Amino acid sequence: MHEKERHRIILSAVQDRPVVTVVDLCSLTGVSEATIRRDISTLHMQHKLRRVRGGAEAIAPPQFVGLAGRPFAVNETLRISEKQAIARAAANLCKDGESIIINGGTTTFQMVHPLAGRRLQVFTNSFPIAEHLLKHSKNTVMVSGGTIYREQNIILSPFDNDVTRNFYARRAFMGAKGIGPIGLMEADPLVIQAEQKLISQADELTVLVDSSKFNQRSSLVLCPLDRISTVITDEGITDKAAAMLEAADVNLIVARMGGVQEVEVAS
Amino acid sequence: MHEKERHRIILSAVQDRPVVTVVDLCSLTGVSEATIRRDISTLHMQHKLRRVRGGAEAIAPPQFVGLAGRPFAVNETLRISEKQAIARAAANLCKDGESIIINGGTTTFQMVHPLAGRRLQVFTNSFPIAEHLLKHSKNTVMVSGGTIYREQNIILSPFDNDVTRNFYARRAFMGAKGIGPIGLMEADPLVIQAEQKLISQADELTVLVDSSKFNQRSSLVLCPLDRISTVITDEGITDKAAAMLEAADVNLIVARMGGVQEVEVAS
DNA sequence: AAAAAAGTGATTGAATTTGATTGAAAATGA
DNA sequence: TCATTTTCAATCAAATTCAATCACTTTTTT
Repeated sequence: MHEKERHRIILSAVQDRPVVTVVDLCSLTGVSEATIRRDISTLHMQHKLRRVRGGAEAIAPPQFVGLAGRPFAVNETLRISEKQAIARAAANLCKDGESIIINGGTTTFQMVHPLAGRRLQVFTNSFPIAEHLLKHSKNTVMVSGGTIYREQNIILSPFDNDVTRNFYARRAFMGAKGIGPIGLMEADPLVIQAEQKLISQADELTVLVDSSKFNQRSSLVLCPLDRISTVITDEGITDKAAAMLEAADVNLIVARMGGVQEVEVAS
Repeated sequence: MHEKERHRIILSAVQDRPVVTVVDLCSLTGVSEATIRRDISTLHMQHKLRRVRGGAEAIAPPQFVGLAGRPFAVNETLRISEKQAIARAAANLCKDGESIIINGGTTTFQMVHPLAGRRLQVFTNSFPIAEHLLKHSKNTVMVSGGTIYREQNIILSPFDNDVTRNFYARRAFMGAKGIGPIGLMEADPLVIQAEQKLISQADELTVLVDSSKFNQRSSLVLCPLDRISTVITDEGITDKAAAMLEAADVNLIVARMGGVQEVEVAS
């Protein structure tokens, strides 16, 4: 990984959280702590960020980060390492030049950092994802049209014949509230509606869920398990959950925190 | 392979990715590293790209570093007082609860400030406008779907049947490159395309142009004068220009800088 | 056709970057 | 306060990248 690429990723990471630790950046870039420290020093000299003990913070005051009072912020720091590892594994599935769909959500949002150095065609219904990729990457960014819902941070159109129907991708990446034998579950009707619009626009549906999601149940079922081609989760997944996925013929990728990923079970 | 051809390939590659390595370019062109280095040196001298260790990167054009998209950062400070006065006058035309359309542009962007305290339904194809209103106001924000063009800062869909066709508003606000007897003019084909999509979705078309625009000519005509219901400009407008508008039955609002506005001529 | 000029590829030693190690400094917690 | 842990800076060896040089080929000029 090259210096400029690292800098891009570091600046990208620094934007959406108050502070980023050196260790975080190590696992995000795959280089040593020494290099990250040198990078932070350099960027600090260039006034691109502020250096703090343990890592770095954005130079801009935090009230400008993200959407006004996003409920994102609470969720965002929860199980952050797992989400980052999962997102990194997801990004590794993409080849440069490919078209992908990314649905809004806190786990999928973490994909913006590994994608910062890539060049893909990204279609999303998440305003924050679009915003971040626009500012910190050279990916082609496409958004769905419609009303921007502040709470859910997604763009949703009441009409069926919008741009979404004309965009087709190799893979769609989605988060979820929960996953179980019945299928993929969400809590918010708006989110369900947004996801169902996207779900049929891709060859393969890849689901990003940290291992706690296997215990979550919710009232709204998005799709059955067999619609999913791949699930990416963290090391906390139970054998029972893994068996459930295997039974449904779903590929399972277990993302190791802070390291490279390995495919554990393949159908 | 000839020098010019290599240079073309290198410049093209540099636009795509954040950085291209010398090795990348070698395999891309099939020549030796020495040659690539010489090429990069040459192009660096010509300010066609920036040389970095290990390869090259695109010359940082007004790259989108700050918030709220600033590829038009240059334009933004030009005649700023006039634009703000005009934008304020435009915002005063709206009543709370109304639906309006705002097209992308540096003049129309200034409307975000007077709109910050309002409660409207705003439809826009400008990413920065949507972003700003989302973060700093409580207006309902709707965006068109499609690809986000970084340079023009607009969202544009190649398809006709998108959300735009389903949104109808009382007023549409647009900027322009120039205005004359032939009509409203723009320089960028992409912008023309975006504006023409919006122009028919509103009862009244309100045009925001500072007085210098009456001298500007451009190759692309967006619409004839009689499609315009209102023009808002600053005190610098000439009698001749005002007469032209009156002849075309266009309302004229002259915005006083730093003060309240007054309607000078009404058809 | 001969000579000159320019472009290319390979080699080599210098310069830069990176990762690991080590001891100092700072934070943490009892 | 003191001990433990975490973070940092300095240093060095290894790897990578660079610039200079030279030999060879192609193109242009005379």
